[in-house]
Amino acid sequence: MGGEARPLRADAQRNRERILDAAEVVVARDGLSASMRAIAQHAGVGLGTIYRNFPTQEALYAAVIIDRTQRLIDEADTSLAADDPGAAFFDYFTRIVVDATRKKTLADVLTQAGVDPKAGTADVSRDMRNVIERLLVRAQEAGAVRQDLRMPELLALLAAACLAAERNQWSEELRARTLAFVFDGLRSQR
Amino acid sequence: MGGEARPLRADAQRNRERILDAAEVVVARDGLSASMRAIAQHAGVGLGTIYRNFPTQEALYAAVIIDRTQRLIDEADTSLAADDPGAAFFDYFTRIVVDATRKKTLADVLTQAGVDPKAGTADVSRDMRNVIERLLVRAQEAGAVRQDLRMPELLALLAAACLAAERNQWSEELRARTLAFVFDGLRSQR
Amino acid sequence: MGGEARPLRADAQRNRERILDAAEVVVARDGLSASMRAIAQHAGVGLGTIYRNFPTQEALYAAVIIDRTQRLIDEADTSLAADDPGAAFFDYFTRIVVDATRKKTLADVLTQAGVDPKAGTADVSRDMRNVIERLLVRAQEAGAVRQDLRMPELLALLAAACLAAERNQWSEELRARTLAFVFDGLRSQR
Amino acid sequence: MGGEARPLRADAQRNRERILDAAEVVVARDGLSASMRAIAQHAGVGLGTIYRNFPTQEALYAAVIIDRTQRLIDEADTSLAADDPGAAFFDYFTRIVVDATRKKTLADVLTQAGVDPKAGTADVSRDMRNVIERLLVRAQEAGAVRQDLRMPELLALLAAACLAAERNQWSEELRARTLAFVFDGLRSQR
DNA sequence: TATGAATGAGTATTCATTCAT
DNA sequence: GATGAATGAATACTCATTCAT
Repeated sequence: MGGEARPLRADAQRNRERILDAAEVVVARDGLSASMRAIAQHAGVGLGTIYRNFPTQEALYAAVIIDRTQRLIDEADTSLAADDPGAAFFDYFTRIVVDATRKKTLADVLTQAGVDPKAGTADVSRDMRNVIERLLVRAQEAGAVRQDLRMPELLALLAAACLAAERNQWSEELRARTLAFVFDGLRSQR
Repeated sequence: MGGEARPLRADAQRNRERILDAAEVVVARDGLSASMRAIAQHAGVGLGTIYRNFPTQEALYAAVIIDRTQRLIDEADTSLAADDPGAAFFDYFTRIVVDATRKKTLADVLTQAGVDPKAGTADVSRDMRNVIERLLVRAQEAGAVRQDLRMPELLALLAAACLAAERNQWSEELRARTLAFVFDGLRSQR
Repeated sequence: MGGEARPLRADAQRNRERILDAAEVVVARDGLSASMRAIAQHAGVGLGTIYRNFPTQEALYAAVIIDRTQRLIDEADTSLAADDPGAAFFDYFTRIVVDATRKKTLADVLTQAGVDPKAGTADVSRDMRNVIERLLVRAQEAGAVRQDLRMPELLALLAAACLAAERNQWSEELRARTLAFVFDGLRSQR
Repeated sequence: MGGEARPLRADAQRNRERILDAAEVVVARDGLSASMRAIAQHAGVGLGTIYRNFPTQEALYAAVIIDRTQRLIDEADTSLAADDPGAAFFDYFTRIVVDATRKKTLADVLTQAGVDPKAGTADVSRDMRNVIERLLVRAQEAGAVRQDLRMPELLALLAAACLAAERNQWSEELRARTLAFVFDGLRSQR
């Protein structure tokens, strides 16, 4: 309704992103006790502006997860185009865990990918699941990953690694060493 | 409350346990937002009774963790006495994950075993860590587990499995299939 | 709330004062056990509004004291400009006690003027003390007040009168008669 | 009812006094936030024992005041027997203030002597008032105190001094210097 | 459209008082 | 008679959400 004023649109878009970014940062810092006010302040917007964009705190958090998951899905194209399907698979697994270590709150999506699709995260969950499945199938076809590995277990392992990484702030070294053992368990055994 | 003919002297002791049990149940159900009032109601005691036993919500949660961890530590004796060190090791790993699936909130202890010893959970964390280490060493000496597996990674894997299992309510089958892959990664490769 | 045709922008400012007034009234009525909720109700605002203006109950009380003390300090200018330094001195002493009789909670400032400067009341305490000291010096120079009266005793007498007046709700007559004796003790004896 | 077992009687009496003493100490230390539990612990008795002796916290506090007031009344006999009625009067005034400085909570009685006789303190309030009045009359008859000083003002001054002394913990020197001015105002002016 | 003041339900915790042992 | 465990009403304070400006 009413002429689509470009500048305003741009402003709104900018605000939406600033809020999402702020939410990530503040939640990573304050954990579950992060307050909407703190997020608003960090984003440099008024409280009401958050509520204009996201009807509820839960909706905001869902949007954060969707946003980040979408970015990871987008990055998957690179991996899918790689020559070595095995490397692509393990690289992507690692990339997700790295992301979780840095930003927290992602693990839920993986969790939900396997189970409770709740609210608006259902779409990205499905997309993420599809991406992972394609990487898995290609890696298995290439003989780099065990044939008996199925999606449920793979998602469970991924979620487990993300949860632990984000909660315990795995160091780069601990992550490498720990994932190495996991990957050894997934590789085709001769 | 309760139909016992005569309230025992040991009512206090009973209350303490009822509160611990209620706290486990309510926290499992409501997550970290569980309220002291909800716990009191579930335990069938007054709010004040909780505070008589545990000075603080944090203290109550610590007691829950300590209590359950201690029980797991006690159970380890059986595993340590087993003939097959490899089976003992993997059995105990599984047992911990099963416990987490059912009761939640244990993963924190494993986390702390590797990191932040915070408050009164330090003792059981250390004990748990020691028990696990002994099982690991024996399994390695028996050639059942890879020599290059060290405690940090092992604890990371254990915490990861517990976190995912408790959050996603792993079914018995999913747990078995998922842990099978992890264990394959830990076994001595020929 | 309130029948004003149009809520002003300055509603916030108005609220702040309504809260301060309500706090005075409720504390005068309920004593130190006055609850924040009671103050909010009396002020006709929500509980949160109090906390928006004053981070803490202690901060609110401090503000009440500062507010009233500042008003008394401002009034002192009149006394300082008076022709008769002796009358000015005794008038101001009386004025402070009258204020205490009506509103309570002032005596603390006088107390603090002599001792514990605590928190944000330090500034007005100092100002009040300075004002009183100037009135005293002028009255002594005019020969209306004993030379051997020093600030510590003067503040002690003032605080004593305020405490008793506010606690016992001195009637106008009792106040006049009681202060007359005190003043006789302070006057230059021939 | 039932034979008056002497030992128990003695025990009970002892407990009553221990509780009164503890209440004084704890209230002097913790102020109005003193808890019944703290008093019980300080007295070395169970909580229930306090309630056996004093039906309510208010009753306990009343008893403390009555107890101390009675002791002051008893001490007045000495002053009444003194040769110099003027000295007796001023000494007793001072003595009461000293007691307030040390033990706190007495001023209320003086307050109540002039006003609200509330509960069980009425009797000692009256007695105290009588004692003071007799000292006053004698001092006035001896020409040591102004004829126009009446009981209301005297009690007001006494209460004021006690309140300020107990709240501000007047030092011995400050008390002496401050009361000196008050007394000069009460003495017969030539 | 953006702001942030206002709201009040909800939280942890304290403490006077009761009553079973 | 003495004890202290149990109770729950009451308190200060937080925070998601609404809405007047």
